[in-house]
Amino acid sequence: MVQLTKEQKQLIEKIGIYHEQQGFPPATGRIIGLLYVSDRPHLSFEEIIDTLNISKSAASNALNLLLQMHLIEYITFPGDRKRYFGALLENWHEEVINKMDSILAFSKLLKQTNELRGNANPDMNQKVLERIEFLEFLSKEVPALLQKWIKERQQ
Amino acid sequence: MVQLTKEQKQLIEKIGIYHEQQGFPPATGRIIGLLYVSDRPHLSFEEIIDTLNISKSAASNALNLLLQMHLIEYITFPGDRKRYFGALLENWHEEVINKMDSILAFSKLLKQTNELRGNANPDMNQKVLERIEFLEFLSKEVPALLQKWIKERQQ
DNA sequence: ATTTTAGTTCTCAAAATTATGAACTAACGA
DNA sequence: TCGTTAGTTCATAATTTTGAGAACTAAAAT
Repeated sequence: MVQLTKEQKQLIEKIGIYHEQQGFPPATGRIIGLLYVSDRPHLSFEEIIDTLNISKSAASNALNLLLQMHLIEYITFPGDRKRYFGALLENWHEEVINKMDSILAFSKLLKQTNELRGNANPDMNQKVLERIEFLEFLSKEVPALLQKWIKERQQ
Repeated sequence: MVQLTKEQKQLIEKIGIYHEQQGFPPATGRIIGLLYVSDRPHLSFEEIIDTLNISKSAASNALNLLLQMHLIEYITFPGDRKRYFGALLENWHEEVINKMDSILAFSKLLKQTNELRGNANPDMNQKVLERIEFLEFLSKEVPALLQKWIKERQQ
């Protein structure tokens, strides 16, 4: 059971709400919040449920979801059956790439609208095309930006 | 009532699902889908509810949400009380900017986690800081990219 | 003045999501 | 072997979201 200050609790809720807006269930958002806010980098299953007052099943489902999305990791220690869960802070590369993939998937749908429309409305096709091209531009340039940033850091 | 082919109907559903994943209610996603797929650039309230088989209230709420988010617009004609709703295809600038704002808001929350942590875990603070800096970098560079793209287009 | 139209708002029901608590499992420990 | 621990899974309850249908409003049309 982790002892938290009022500020820490409030910040966990804010981080939770942000993640809810990104599509996560409330309990999942709070777990992420706790792992971000905690002084200790890794907390056990038990500590998480005791600290957040959530059920084992909610925690189990949330942790597995977060593991699957590579937003958290767990470590273990010899002679200790527990897993210790912590935020996976280095993996936002993947997040950015995924976001770009989703944008690219949408731009493919937009392409299909133009194809289906044929030349029934050339003006609309033109506007849609512009948007498609921007989305493709973004999907190309943002990963390039990522590389640029990594390179600048390395020096 | 708009007559749609099987392909058009399927594409509307796909665009609908994409928008559901972005947090919109199903009916709202379908309206966006219809307005993207339609040959005609603007459809009346009545045409929308007849074509999609949704209730007036669902349509009313969805259209107002989409208007408020600047994802659609409506036009009117003299001597015609109806509003004709159409996709607002030029406004993705705003979407990009909003997305960056939201990312920046999150990076502020991350900053707070570091502040609250003090020097209880310098290693974690360092990793969080790296992420903050990347998010800030992104929030600066993506709008710049947008400008670059606009400039290239204008020529 | 009354009716029609275009849409809004309200109430409520259906559906989907999320979380609980209990039962369960598999490994470990005594 | 029997109990304990660390979590998972299941049935179900609580909550939230979404949408339908009816009642309503305000402007326009007759």
